[in-house]
Amino acid sequence: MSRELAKTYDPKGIEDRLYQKWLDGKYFHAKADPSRKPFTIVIPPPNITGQLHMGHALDNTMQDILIRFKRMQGYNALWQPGTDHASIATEVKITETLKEEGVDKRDLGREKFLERAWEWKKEYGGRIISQLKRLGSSCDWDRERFTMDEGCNKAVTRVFVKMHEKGYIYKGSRIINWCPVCNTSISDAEVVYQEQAGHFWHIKYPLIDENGNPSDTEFLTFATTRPETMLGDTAVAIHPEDERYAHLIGRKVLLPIVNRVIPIVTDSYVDREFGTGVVKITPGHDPNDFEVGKRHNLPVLNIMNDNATINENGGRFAGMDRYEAREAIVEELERLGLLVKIEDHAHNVGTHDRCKTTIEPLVKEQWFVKMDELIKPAREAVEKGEIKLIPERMDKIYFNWIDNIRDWCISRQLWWGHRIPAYYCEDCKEMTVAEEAPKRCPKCGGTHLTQDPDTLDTWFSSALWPFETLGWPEDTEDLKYFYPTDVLVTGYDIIFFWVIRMIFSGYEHMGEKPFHTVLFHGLVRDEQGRKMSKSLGNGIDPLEVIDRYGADALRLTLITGNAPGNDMRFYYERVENSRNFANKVWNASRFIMMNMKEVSEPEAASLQPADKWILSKLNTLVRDVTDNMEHFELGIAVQKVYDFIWDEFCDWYIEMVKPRLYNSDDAESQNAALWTLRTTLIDALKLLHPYMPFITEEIFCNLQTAEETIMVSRFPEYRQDRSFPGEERDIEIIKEAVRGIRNIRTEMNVAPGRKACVYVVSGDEGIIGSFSEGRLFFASLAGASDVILQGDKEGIDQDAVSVVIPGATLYIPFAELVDIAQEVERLTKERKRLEGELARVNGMLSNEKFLAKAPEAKVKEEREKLEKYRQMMEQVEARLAQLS
RNA sequence: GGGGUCUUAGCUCAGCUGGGAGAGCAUCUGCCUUACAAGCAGAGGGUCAUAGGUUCGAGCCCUAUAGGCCCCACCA
Repeated sequence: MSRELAKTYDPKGIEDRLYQKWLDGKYFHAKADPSRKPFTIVIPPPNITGQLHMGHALDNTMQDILIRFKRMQGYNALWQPGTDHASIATEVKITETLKEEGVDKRDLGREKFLERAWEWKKEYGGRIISQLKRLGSSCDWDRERFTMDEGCNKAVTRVFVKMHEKGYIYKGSRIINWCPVCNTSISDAEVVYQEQAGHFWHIKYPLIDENGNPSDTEFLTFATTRPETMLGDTAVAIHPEDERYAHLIGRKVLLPIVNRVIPIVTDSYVDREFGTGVVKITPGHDPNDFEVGKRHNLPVLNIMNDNATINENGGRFAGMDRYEAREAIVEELERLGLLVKIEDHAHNVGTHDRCKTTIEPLVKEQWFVKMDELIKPAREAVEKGEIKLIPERMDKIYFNWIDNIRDWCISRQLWWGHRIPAYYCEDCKEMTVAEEAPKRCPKCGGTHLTQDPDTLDTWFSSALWPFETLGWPEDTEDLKYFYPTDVLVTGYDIIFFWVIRMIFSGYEHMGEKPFHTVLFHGLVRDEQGRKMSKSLGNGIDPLEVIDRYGADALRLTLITGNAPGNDMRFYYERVENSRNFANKVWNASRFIMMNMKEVSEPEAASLQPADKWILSKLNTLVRDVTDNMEHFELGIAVQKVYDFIWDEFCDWYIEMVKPRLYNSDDAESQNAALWTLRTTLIDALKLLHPYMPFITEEIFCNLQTAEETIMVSRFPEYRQDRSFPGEERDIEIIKEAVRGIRNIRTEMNVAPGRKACVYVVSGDEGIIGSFSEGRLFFASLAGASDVILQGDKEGIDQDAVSVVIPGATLYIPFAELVDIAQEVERLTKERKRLEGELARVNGMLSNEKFLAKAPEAKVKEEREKLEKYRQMMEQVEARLAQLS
């Protein structure tokens, strides 16, 4: 039954074949089953406009690891997939496509536009899904959802109506962030501030004298970064306690150019220290000024059109772009002698995160979600630990945002999205908010009703994702069984957009948290630590990495050496290392399959110390890895599996076993070795499977026939009968002996082919015993022609080199190669090292406070170390005495 | 202005609730040893940013300082 496999692992072909097998086997599918425990993850729905990037790759690898792990542990694991309509992103994209065809969105009209959008969704919406599949994602594709499918639409409408009834959603005229390019309002969270080089224009307005005329001598000077907004000034403000301007309280100034008389108001918002301590107030175009205006009942004057050109309120500047108007107004002020000076000034400008256009604050009627009450349970949940954020430091960021939260502007002047279920009567202007479009106006009975043209912020629907995907608002079996979900995996960059909104939505509509743990990851950066971005062109396409190195290698690279919430750098050397590891696993399996025969589980007595050692190591590994994974320490867990497979299993155990397979005809011993090889490999593959699903499946199926897939095989568990601390210790001593001998051989430039007899001298029968059982592999690993075990150094050449290990001294007679002086030097160095260790351990053990406070196990451990070092010291000293 | 975070080997990073530091890559030296040269064996390399403190004991906890990065706020 030995089989031949390719010498290097080539993922091509294998991955697609296995993925199809998993799909055919329905292994990803989860059904509500109250007799089993569920484990649920909802995918952060990728945008239908999106293409798989490294962020997705990381995010989905993490989810897949958790889902596969839990599935193998026996949970009824559901990974709920779907996509997001991404209202603004999609709308912008389609608008651009139309533009390329020479079609203006507005000429096309809403209906036709939406048709186009749905066509587009049909064509490209599945693209990212197929890309996720290439990564190996084990989502339950039978349940794929879309934020604008029928169920989600229903959920959104239901939520909107319900929250409106409760007064949590209201329509109001407030200052909002307006994107003049996308032609829509956006929420505060969508505004990003960018530092830009600008100017400070120092301007003066003439005061109005007692006769009601503008003064030629008295002026009020202030600075502004946006002189064009003066067209909308309705006051000038000073601080109420500012003595410099106390005499001006109650007076007025002339707004030049527009020649409007506006009041001087006092407001503590003004910072006396800043500039001249005078601020022009433009309630229509600045959020702070808007607040000041409200406090002083100032008129709000809108001077701009939606495309950020000056409107008819700007007089002769009407029609100019805001920046043109700025120049024109500055010129005009200068002509009037009212421009005092211009300074350079770097300041932060709010821009739209999608298109980077400078936001224009505008007063408009919009829909808002009132946040103060709604957010309370979300704060409490994290405070009380009902929801755990990983890493913990995210708590502070979370609280900080919640404590400064403002009402959420949810209406968008877009077409692609959930249309607001508000209907207006054309006859009596009555507004009706309802799930179904009313036939007639409930107030006047009129039948001319029009629906609100606005759509909702994309995040309004994604906030409902954890329960709308499970069937809400219907009371489905799935909802009862899978909700609340377990873990949400996402990047820290959308904590405000999405995570918080899902949490308060869960509490509000389900009366229950949406998940108990949020596992955050960071950004995947390029090798120089820069963000991967289209404009820099430094993005690495995960699909290309998969093509070149395989999905397993990509996944391993993304998980290794990274802690939750931390950014990581991505570079090809790391992928190569992962690929090399895959190849290592492949070749270990190849070795085993080449030597495999029929094996049966051996009697415990047939297991040799090396077998017990690796089984015991594996057993500990199983415990540790499971523990790490349960604590979401994925990088640590996989590192341990990696080290075990490469170092312990391949570099030591396989090498230990080779002489038994090649040079021995002890059938029982061979059976034990083969069984141990296979058992260990299979369990190691299972531990590795969540991380590297393809290669582990491929090997698993080649190694055994009892189970048809590793995917739903049982994840290994710690078992007491596989714990062999004695054998572990003994083999570690032999390893140390091997290393010591190899070291000396290199140091003395002994040709690799040259064998030498090794004497193991020990008074400890246990040690002699384990060397005796391991002499076969010990000989081959240490390049020994013969291994002689004896209780004392009788009959050993005085000039032999020696290696001191705990409990034994090894002698290798290299007569002509030995340089006594060098040997003495080496031993002296070793003595010095041991002296250091002894001093440290002695220091601790003679410290009363240590003895009093340290845990007992620690004290015991140190005592054992002391004994070990003492013994080795004795041996070193004896050898030194002998040589001098 | 508020908050977070980082500073560990030449480079990129791990290091779980404090018990004398690890990996990958790179470097140097040997090996084509019949699973693997995408490999094997060996080696060098760190006063864990600096200064204090807590502790029997600090890379890990506390304080301050220096430098880097990020988020929030948005002083006109």
